[in-house]
Formats: sequence, structure tokens, C-alpha cells
Amino acid sequence: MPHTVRTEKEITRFAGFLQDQGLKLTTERTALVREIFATHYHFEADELLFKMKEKGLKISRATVYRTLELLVKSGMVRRVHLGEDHYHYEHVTGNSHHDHLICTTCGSVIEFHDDVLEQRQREICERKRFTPTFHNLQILGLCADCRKKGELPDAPDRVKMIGAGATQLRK
Amino acid sequence: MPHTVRTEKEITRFAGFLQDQGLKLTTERTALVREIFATHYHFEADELLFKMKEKGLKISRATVYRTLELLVKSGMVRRVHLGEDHYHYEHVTGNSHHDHLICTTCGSVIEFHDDVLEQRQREICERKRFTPTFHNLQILGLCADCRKKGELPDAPDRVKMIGAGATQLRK
DNA sequence: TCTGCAATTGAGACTCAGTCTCATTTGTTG
DNA sequence: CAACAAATGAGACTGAGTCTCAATTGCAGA
Ligand SMILES: [Mn+2]
Ligand SMILES: [Mn+2]
Ligand SMILES: [Zn+2]
Ligand SMILES: [Zn+2]
Repeated sequence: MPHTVRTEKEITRFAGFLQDQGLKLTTERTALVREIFATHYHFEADELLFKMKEKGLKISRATVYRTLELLVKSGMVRRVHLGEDHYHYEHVTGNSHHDHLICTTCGSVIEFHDDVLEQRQREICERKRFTPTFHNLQILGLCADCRKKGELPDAPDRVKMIGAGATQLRK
Repeated sequence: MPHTVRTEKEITRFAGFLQDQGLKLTTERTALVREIFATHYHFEADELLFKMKEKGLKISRATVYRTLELLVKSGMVRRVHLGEDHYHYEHVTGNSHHDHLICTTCGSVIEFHDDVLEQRQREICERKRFTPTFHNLQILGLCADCRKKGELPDAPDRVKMIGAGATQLRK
């Protein structure tokens, strides 16, 4: 399926969601969905704002945030923490829940999905009589490339910068 | 071990860390460590600031943040995400790594540690040739109490509303 | 196609957590 | 106890994100 066809499909999908909610498909919303599904993967709100500006489409910060919120509600976009102080977004194509390995040296992100891990989480919740709806796992560390280049795993102060909010895996 | 004795022990521990770094144990730092280890568990920076003010100890916002940073560096305090837009802190007593189940209805936090889960994470990293140093897992959902009260699990898009009624502590 | 009007937009004010600056104060070491 | 580096407080600043409101726009119905 060609790139643009898929993108147009996502616009239709969003249009349907908006219709259901009694909301309108505006040119701004269309342009944003097109941009998100055509070129971005993990991205920041302000980065998207800037991209639109670059393309000569003047869309306000407020509209960008408002549209992202709608996209999250529609399930077409997910808002995730990637170990930084602000959110990242990623489009959800079709299916796949996944979690993230994040290199604290080069910032690269590796996605993974593991059924065993997911199942174990469900078991833990059951044991605690907790009904899970959503989870968020980031593993921070050193990617293979950086390892090969002789980088050392996280100096403590580096961890402070990038691994904020993380808990220690191997003490 | 009585409460106050343990607290004083933590102050000594922090004093040692500061000494090693060529830093000073000030009255403000001492008071903050005492407060954190005596009464808080998961807490916010501004909440701590307010508590100190309540006690008649005037410690500036800057000092609170600076001291928390030092405590994180020393390993005595951990900075965590609990599904809200800002950080929470928790003191680390006895090096127990754990992750969190967070109720999106009442905000309660359940801690857990699971060796199987931790081991599986290491295996995933190995397969991706990724060297992990930290991780951060939050599972959001509905706690047993709220379930019993007939609350319904939040849709993922409601997750960002957690803490909507949180006390305003900033001056 | 035209119209009415609720939904949407943009500009910019605002919030809030967190950081930084710098003049003044304080703890430590000799 | 003096010297002086480290620390503090007040408040300015930052940056992500939210809100307000007058002007605009999409769209359902005539
Ligand atoms: Mn992803
Ligand atoms: Mn905890
Ligand atoms: Zn890397
Ligand atoms: Zn609950």
C-alpha cells in the first residue's frame, strides 16, 4: 500500500471518529494527521508545530495540542514517556502495543513487544487484585552501537540528565 | 529501630556522601532529610517545600530542588513518574527496587517487585544487545477498593487526568 | 447553493514545575 | 578565629502545556 494512500486512509479514520463525536474535520486537523502519519514516528508536540510552520502551514500551538489530544482519544496516536521531561507522541498503525529501550548515550529508541512480559504483568496485577488498563515501560541503557564504539554505560550524572524518573535495574 | 534513630542515621549517611563530594551539611539539608525520611514516602517537590514552611522552617524552592538532586545522586532518594505530568520522589530504604501499580481513580500506589519480570527484561535486552542500567514501569488501572466501589476502569485517554484535584501547594 | 450556528481557530496571556543568577550568608578547614 | 568555597534566598527566567475570547469555518438542513 503506497505511502500516501495509507495516509489518506488515516484521515478518513480520524474523520469518522470526529463525526461520531459531533466534531469537525478542519483543514488544520487534516494537515496534522497527514504530517504525523506520513513522516513522524516518535515526535514532540513542538517539533510537529515547527514542521508545519516549515511547510508554510500556519497552525497555532493551541491547535497542535488540541489535535494531538483528539488523536490520543481516538486511539490513533499514543503519548509516551521516553525518559525525558516532556511527552513524545507516536502514531499507532493498526495494532501493536510495544515498550521502549532507550539509549542514554545516543538517544536511539528500540521498540519491543514481549508476550511473556505482558503476561507476567497481568499475573502480578491479578495477585494484587488490580485491574490494569495501560502501562508504560522504559528501559534505559546503552545500545549495541554505542557499546561497540566503546561508550561506557551511564555515568551517574548522565543518568540524572536522561534517565530521569528511572529506577535502578542493576545496582 | 525507632523512627527518629533511623532518621538520624540517614542524616549521617547523607553527611558522608556530602563529605566525599566536598560539599557541606547545612541546616537546610539536614532539615529536609529529616522530613523526607520521617514522614514522606511518595511526594512532590512542592509538597515538601510546603511542609517545611508549615513547620516554620523557611527553605527556598531552589534549595529544596537542589537538595533533592543531591539526594538522588547519593542514591538515598529516587525520582519517579507516577502517571502524572510532574515527578514524584521516594526515599530509598534498604535498596529495594520496585515498580508501581497506580490507580487512576483514587491515585493510590501499590508497589511490587517481581524477579521473573526483572529477569525477563534482562533477557529481552540481551536479545537486542542492549545493556540496561535503569528501568521504569508504571501500570495504570483500577485498584481493588475502587473496583469494589463499582468504579469502571478508565479509558487510556483519561489517564492524563489523574490528580486533577490535587492540592495546590505553590505559594 | 445558501444560511445559521456550534465548533474551531489563532494570538497571546497564563500556569506550573523546574532552573538559574547573584548578592549575601554559612560551614569547614587550617 | 579567619579565609574562602559552598550554599542560600529572592525572584527572574524557561519551556511545555493550557486557557480565553473575538473572529472564522465546517457542515446539516432548508
Ligand atoms: Mn514506540
Ligand atoms: Mn515507590
Ligand atoms: Zn546509543
Ligand atoms: Zn483506587
